[in-house]
Amino acid sequence: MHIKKIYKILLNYFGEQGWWHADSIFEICVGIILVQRTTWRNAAKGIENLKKRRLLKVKKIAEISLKELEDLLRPTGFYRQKAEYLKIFTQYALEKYGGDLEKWFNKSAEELRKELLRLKGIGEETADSILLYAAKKLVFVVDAYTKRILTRLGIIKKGTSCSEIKKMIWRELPVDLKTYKELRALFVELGKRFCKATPQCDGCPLESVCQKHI
DNA sequence: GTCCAGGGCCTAC
DNA sequence: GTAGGCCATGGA
Repeated sequence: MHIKKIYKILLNYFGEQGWWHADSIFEICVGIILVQRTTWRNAAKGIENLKKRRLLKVKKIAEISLKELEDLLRPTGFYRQKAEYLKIFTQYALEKYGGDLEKWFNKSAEELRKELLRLKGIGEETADSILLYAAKKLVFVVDAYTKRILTRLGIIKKGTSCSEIKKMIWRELPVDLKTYKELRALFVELGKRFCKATPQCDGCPLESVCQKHI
């Protein structure tokens, strides 16, 4: 079973996901950081809290007190870390690029990735997510769901590294931004509905091609 | 009450 | 380089 076929099945089943229709690049970055290890529903509460207070700007976040930011992010879980992460991200963007994310992201994917990974709170997945959804770089995002799904489908072995998976996707899928954004979103959707830690295969669109339940 | 969600950091081996 | 503990709210 090829990735291309799986993509078609998922797109047909779930429809287009259209993730990250946000008001700004910065909002996308904030969303990506806030959704770490939680649901979008909870992350969105944090975004809403910031919007209500008109704080969804690089400079604003960089300058408000940590305590205030923590309180606004409480519904997102792990709010102390996330507040610190947003502080670090915004202060870096402000000092080095005057808060202009367009300017910051206008460099090669490799350079930007290295730069993002140096910031506390931005690991591999968050960096790749920012690269794809905010900086519009052609990078596939490998998350826990992607690994679990591909493992259960028998496409990768358990323990395959993120970079190996990315190379595999790169080989098998026609490379365009929209497809990468959609596929990642579709994997998450499939994961939430059917491919949880304990499989819930009843009605899964990939049930007929899934080989094992590891 | 229990389990887990669109990770990452830190520490110990 | 990787396995395990930790972070914390909210929904099922």
